[in-house]
Amino acid sequence: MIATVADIVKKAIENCKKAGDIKTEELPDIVIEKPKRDEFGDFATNAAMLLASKEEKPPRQIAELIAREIRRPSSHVKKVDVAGPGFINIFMEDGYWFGFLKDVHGLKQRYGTADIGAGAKIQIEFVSANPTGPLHIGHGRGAAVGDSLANILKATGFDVTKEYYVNDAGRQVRILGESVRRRYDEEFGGKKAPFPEDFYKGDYVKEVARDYWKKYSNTPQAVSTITFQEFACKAMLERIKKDLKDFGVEFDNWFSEKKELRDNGLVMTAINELEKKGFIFSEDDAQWFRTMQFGDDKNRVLSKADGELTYFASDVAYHREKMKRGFSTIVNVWGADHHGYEARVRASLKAFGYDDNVLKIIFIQLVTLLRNSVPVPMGKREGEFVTLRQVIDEVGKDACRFFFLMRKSDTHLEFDLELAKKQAPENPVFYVQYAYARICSIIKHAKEKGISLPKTEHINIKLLSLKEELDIIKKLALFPDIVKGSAIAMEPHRITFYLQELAALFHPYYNKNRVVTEDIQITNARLYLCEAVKIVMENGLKLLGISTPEEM
RNA sequence: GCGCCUGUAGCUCAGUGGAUAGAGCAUCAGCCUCCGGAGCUGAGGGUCAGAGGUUCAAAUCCUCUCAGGCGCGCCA
Repeated sequence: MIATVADIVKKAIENCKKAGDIKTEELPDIVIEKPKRDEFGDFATNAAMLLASKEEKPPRQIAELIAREIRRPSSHVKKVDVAGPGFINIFMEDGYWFGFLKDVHGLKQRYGTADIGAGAKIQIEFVSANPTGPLHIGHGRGAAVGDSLANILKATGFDVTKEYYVNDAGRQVRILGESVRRRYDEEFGGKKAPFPEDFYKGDYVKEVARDYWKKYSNTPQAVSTITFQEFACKAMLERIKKDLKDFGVEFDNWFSEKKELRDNGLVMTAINELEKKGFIFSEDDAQWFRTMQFGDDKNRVLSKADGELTYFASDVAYHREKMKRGFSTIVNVWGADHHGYEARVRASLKAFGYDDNVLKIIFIQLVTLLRNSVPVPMGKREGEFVTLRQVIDEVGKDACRFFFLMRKSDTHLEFDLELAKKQAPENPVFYVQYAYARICSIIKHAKEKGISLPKTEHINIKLLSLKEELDIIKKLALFPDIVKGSAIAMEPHRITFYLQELAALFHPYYNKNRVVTEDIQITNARLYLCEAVKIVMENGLKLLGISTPEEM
């Protein structure tokens, strides 16, 4: 939408040049925007003000010249004003907006999709929680953002791969295995083994120990065929997968650190390559990577004095591997507490000769859960942290996802559990879904009266002449730009805001005006509008991974 | 101490250099013979943390200060 208006403005400026009214060769980056106030038109541009200094003429004078050219072709343009310091305000004819309404009906599920990605391969890695415990609320936010972003990127023409990186090698999973073994010995072996401070103490450890017992207690010789570590890791991953599935998140690829990096020697391959390039040195019996050469503020250890590889060593190999798989963009969704890692990961990409601009990192800030306006204690101490599972069970998948997507990722989020459950308009999830359900109800009501959804050619679109109706149509017209902007900025929350605004236009319209009336022409036109709102809400909610209940 | 993020209405937050800074909630005042009142209408509420600077134009960009969060390991 904005793009077509930009064309109109650019063409007008070209015409001014031909007429000799404007001499500047290089066009500045003009901005077309939707003004906040109705009296400033449907669109406004600052073109004249940007040209003013080069042209050495007052901005308003230039604006008048351009405005005259915009008026000339009259392609859907109703009126052009020059206002304020030199803005050109453009008012569109109603017919222009009705075109979008027809688009919605014509394109249906595809309304709002685009092809800005042009099939480019993009990988988005998210959640990637260690399989040493259940997913907590922070992982949930990352899951919602990552999954929704994947939907948005797919809708805008990218070839998206969703990936979960499984840290199934290293110290943490070893400790998990040991933790499970001690609980097992304690409960079934009658042995009281010491349980160190840094072991995993959650109840899930005991549950996994019991699962192990159920499976292998009758075949003692089999106990040796699978280690506690392997079993525990697998069991935890199953739980994580189940939680994610119930949250509506499914991955294309589960990338195992152990199998796909360690066991086949890719970590060593990566280190050797860095060594050949001269980026490795030894000090204090450890092997270091000169990340400082690439903008990091410290050099980093890859191989420790005890011979064990660091987590970072795997990460270096992993990101090298991502690049080898041919993605034009790789997105990492990380907890904000990992921001200190950014510089070293970028350094590793650069060291291998890649442009680190292919890497986009999205940081997910903390979530504070509130119950009756009081924060729920969230320390990672045993039993205190709230799992994603608990929240899904309490407020439901839809409310949970919606709340996670209500804020920009890198700002703190307050999640009010009571509000999320409430079946009342102050709950934004409810408010949005209710608008959808309400439309379904209207359509059903119409059907019961023998009125089915009208076809485009049977609509007298001029009957949608109320200001509220035009406002809704303009909002619908905006949707494709919102989706595009959300994809480019990688900000799913823009969709959430948009849907709230759309619902906020629909509810009052409904309240004031009857859709199904004795006048069949008006009824048809309004049903047509309602159906369009329904389609856009469905498309938007689908991008967020939130369901569209026809009844509530 | 250094680095990153944040600071906008009572609260939670939007706001790709543009005009008189917005929304929801909360508060207050109203509205139910009617397609779902599970809703709607209206009002009040702001030194955009502060100070400089760049610009025709700054909540937005730059510098400094203050406040909060996070990170600064041969942990993950």
